[in-house]
Amino acid sequence: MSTIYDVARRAGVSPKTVSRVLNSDGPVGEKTREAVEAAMRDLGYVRSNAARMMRAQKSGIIGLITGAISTKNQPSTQQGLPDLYIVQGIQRALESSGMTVMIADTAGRNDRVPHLIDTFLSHRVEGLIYVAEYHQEVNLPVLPDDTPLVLANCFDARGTPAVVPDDRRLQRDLVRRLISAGHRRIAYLSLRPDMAAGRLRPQGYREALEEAGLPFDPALLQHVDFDQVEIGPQLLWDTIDRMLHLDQPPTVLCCGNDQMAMMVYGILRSMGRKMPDEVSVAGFDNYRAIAETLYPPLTTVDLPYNAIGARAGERLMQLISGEGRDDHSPVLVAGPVYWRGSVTELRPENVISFKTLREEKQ
Amino acid sequence: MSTIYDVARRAGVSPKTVSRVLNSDGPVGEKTREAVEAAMRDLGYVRSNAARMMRAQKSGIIGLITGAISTKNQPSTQQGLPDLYIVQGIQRALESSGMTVMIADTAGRNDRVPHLIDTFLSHRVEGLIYVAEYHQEVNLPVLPDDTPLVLANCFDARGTPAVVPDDRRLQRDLVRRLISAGHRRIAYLSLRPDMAAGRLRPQGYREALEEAGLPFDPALLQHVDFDQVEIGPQLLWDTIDRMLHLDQPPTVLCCGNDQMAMMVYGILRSMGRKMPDEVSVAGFDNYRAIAETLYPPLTTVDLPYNAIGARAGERLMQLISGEGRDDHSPVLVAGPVYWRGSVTELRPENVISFKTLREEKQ
DNA sequence: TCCAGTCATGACATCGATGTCATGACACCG
DNA sequence: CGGTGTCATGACATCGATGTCATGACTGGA
Repeated sequence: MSTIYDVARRAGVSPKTVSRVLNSDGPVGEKTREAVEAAMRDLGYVRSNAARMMRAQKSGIIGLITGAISTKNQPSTQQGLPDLYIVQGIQRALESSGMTVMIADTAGRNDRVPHLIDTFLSHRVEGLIYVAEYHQEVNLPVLPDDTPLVLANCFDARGTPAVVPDDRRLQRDLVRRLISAGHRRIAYLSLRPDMAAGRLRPQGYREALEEAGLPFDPALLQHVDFDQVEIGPQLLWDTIDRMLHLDQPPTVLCCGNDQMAMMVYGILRSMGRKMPDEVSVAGFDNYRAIAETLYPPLTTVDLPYNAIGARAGERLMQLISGEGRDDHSPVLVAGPVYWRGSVTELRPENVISFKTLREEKQ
Repeated sequence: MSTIYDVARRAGVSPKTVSRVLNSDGPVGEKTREAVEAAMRDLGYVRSNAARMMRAQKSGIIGLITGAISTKNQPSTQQGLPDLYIVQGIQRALESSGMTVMIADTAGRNDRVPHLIDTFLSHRVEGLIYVAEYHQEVNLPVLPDDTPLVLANCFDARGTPAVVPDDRRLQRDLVRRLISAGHRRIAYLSLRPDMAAGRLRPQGYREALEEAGLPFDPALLQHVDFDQVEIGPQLLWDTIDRMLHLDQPPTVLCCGNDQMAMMVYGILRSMGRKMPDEVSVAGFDNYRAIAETLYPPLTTVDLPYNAIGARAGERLMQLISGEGRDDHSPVLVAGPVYWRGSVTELRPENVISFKTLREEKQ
């Protein structure tokens, strides 16, 4: 591959002049510029980043560590493809900055993370983003102080800048909407409580109930590890069966995520229950491949992974430019409720506005 | 960030000696080595790839161009996430080679490809892989001769080394299996014929019929653009309705892919048809999030995207090492049939082995 | 005891782009 | 017409790692 020296020789100028043309640095005569440009075209010259970066001490590279690419072959992903959307959001946010985003994949093995970080450091990345596949606490090796790091979809105990979904608020918004559609007996099938989503979302659910003055019934809140091979679906079937045989059965099943909701569709049908008239179903994530394809389409709430990525990208650019280096509060991101056919609006006489509910309560 | 000069000064040796320790180059005295290693630890030294690569004229980087990350927000992806699995396979194949895989995303805009290629060339990648989101013909800008390129999940007219799925064979294998389970009236709901999969898979379907001496009935082979917003599901419903009202209706619906199959599940149920007893359904892709979660689980054939990636990675390493530079034949990759509950095994008297079929035919 | 060979180490040049400083040719002003 | 400023250009040093060659200290065999 040719260098500026080759170009310079061909154009009959000095290497420095070629450099000037490349970077629109100093002044260059019209004819000289043309000669240089012609020489570059002829030789198919492409500037070497290595040399450039060595001089400039800037790589223009952002490192991205994720399991997005490798973990998707496990059939049992509780989540959809969040990390992927996050990566997408990051790319979008960084696109305009002229940075090159370099993605490294953990290949599902977290023990490879330190190695990946080293590789990135050897490329002298200007910043790093770590993307987790679901909302969780992590513990990364400590980086040299001058390389900024942002956590996306996760957080740590050291107060590293983080961007995470606002699970509590999202679930609260969805349940609020269910209540205002007239539902009173709302069941919640939660994800495992060892996941952040399995703790925060039920909190949001209870907040919405409380806010509306509805009683919290422990029989309607169950953690279901639906995701386990073999027994998962069985557990789910069993839990739903019990709930539907309560004296006051729920009118809607709120699921920990859309994938669980998809499974619930099958179960309700095999039970001979009509959807949504007999029982309504709501999801969480707005995983469109599921939510829009199911029949009836799934009411759910949008977990804006894209936005999480975008915010993480923006935060990183801030840090790189030196802003907000001592702001340790996490960024919470929420999204809208998507109201689709899987939840009935109950008959008008049952539909109570929040105001009415609060009045009744008094 | 510290350099070998810093390390050298701290250890009281010359930079060259530090380099020797780093690369286990020449001989280094025991005590010296320890001193150098201690200095590196103390300073948190990380080797600069830029400088290294400049000297070595080798980047150790493989460039990967894909739309995997950006295109997934379109709800209407005919495919699952093929490109993602491919990327994963590539990573796995290249992991052991010590190469760093750098992924760049087209962000859904193919016009950005030339720019991405330039960025990669400026990083002096040692090879490039282009991953398409579905099996198709592409036309990339010409690269300098000394940078090898492999196409994954696509091919071009120039005979660039390519790795693609063997759609014909895969579909043939699946239909063969259906036939040997006793099915005789097999409908095929194909993808759009402007996609490679929409041409090659029906070919495989017909080959299997022919092989078994079964007549080809044009009424049973329909292209359905199921993926269109609004009218897509309607088209699919209509096509299925017509097929099921034929004098000799099909006993099984072969779908262009798993996503279409998922939609067919909903349609059959809304028609009140029992699955799989009244009508069986088969997919294509073995997109596990769908195939294993649906009830009943979906019979399908595994399109081994992972393997496509792995083969592409291997092929590239070959090219880099100079092997097979003038082998222009594409690599075809196939996978196994996954037999699950969505297809009935017909009563024994209907089950005919291929051998028997061939005998009858004579 | 002397020479060849090995070991441990360092001086210096090099990779390609670019920052710094220098130089010569003009142009414009007083 | 001399001085000052701008323009166009080039010489040279620099970034960090490493290949090449040189040097001095030993060791072992003749």
